[in-house]
Amino acid sequence: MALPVVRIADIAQYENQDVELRGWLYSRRSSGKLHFLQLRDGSGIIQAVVFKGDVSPELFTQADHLGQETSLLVRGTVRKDARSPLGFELGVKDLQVVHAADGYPITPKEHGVAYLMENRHLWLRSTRQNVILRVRATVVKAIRDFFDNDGFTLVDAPIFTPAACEGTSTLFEVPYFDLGQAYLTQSGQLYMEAAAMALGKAYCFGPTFRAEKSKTRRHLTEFWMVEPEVAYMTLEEDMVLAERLVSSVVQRVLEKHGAELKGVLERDTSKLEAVKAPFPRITYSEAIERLQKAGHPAQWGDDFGGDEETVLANQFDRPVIVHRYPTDLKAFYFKRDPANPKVALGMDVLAPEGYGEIIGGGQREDDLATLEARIEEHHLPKEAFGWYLDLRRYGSVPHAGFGLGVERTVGWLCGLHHVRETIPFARMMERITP
RNA sequence: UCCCCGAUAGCUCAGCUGGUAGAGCGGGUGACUGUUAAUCACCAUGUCCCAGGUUCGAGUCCUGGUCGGGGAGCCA
Repeated sequence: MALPVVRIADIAQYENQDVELRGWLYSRRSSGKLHFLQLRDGSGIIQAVVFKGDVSPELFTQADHLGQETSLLVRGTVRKDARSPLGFELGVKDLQVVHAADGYPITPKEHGVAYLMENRHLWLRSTRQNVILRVRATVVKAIRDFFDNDGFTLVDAPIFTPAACEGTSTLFEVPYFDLGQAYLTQSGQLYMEAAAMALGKAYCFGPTFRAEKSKTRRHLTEFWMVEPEVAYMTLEEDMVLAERLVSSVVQRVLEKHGAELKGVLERDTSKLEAVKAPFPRITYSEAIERLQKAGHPAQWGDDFGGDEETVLANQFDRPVIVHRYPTDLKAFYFKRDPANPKVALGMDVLAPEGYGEIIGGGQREDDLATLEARIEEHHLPKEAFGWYLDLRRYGSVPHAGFGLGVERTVGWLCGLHHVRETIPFARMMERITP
């Protein structure tokens, strides 16, 4: 008799029918003539009840000796049950072990973060990590849908690059045949500027690498970034694009995962529901004033650290856009404000609740002579930027864009303490395994 | 690179002013027809991170190291 093979997520359609479930044993309890098996298949968890009277004595004994994460096929009848968090359970008729697991390292009790990170390949099986992985997938899909539906073309930027894009952060070096030293990309932006001149609206979405020795909850050495770039776009329009993207992603995640965020991750989703465009905009100078009023010894010209970002972000109920930073704090390619050359046409989006900068971007310098001078001021190798300067030689136009960090966004939406849980296999200063 | 904290059973941790190691979980055995981190009884388990030092005696105190965690700078 061939039973329908069903995923737990679809179990409601099979009430009172016999089905086969294929999964792993999440946990097990026992009570005399009953064994309660929590079966997990990646789509959900269901309680499979083995009653002594329903199965052979051998099977009943076997069911009481299954190790955690044993893979198994379970056949039985789907029953509605008010006691089940799922609403249904399975009355087991037959059970077949695919592989008997013994001594699974992650028990249902608490574990330390270091231990869990070392067992990341197994930790992914837990309910919390399952939800986080799914939220991440939804965030990525929502970002792609947003740009694809808005006239953007996906353009992949290279991962190997010949030189530093921004000349600021430390890069990973890679030997590259006879051409000497190559580097892992820290941003696809310069390439997106070329793409924007070709396609009008372009975005790239890929991994990014920073060799900074950063040990904080907001840093990874390998992370994912989406970087749109648009021709004929100004800073003001850039901010509109950023707030539209962020609110669209947040709304999508709430629609799809609102219940899991609340139930499994204990996230206060009311704070996410407030995240709708427009976002408040303040200038860097206003931000400094706000910090000073809040008792922070911030001076005009200082960059913001994590503390400053948190103080500012806490003054608003949704992400806040800080724009027009001092030119000295920004990379060479930012255009200066014609109204005040001391500030650059750059903007950052700070997430609420202390999650910090999730977006950084702005309007690019489009004048050849100015850009050449900036490259010189920053002591950057001019040869490496030959092709980039061509973009200002042949039909240069005002243009702008930004980069959004996927891990920080997921961390914020899920309410996590550390971005390492937002990426399947985190790469950090002191961790490259598993 | 800098600052703070930590390392004891498979895991999470306790271990007082220095006297020779212990609880929960997990594992094993048994009891129970409704458990939701089930409960109850019993059983087994240690390079107390490493190397020196002080001491009659070090898991405990001192010095150095290793590894890890948190934070800063930098950034998304």
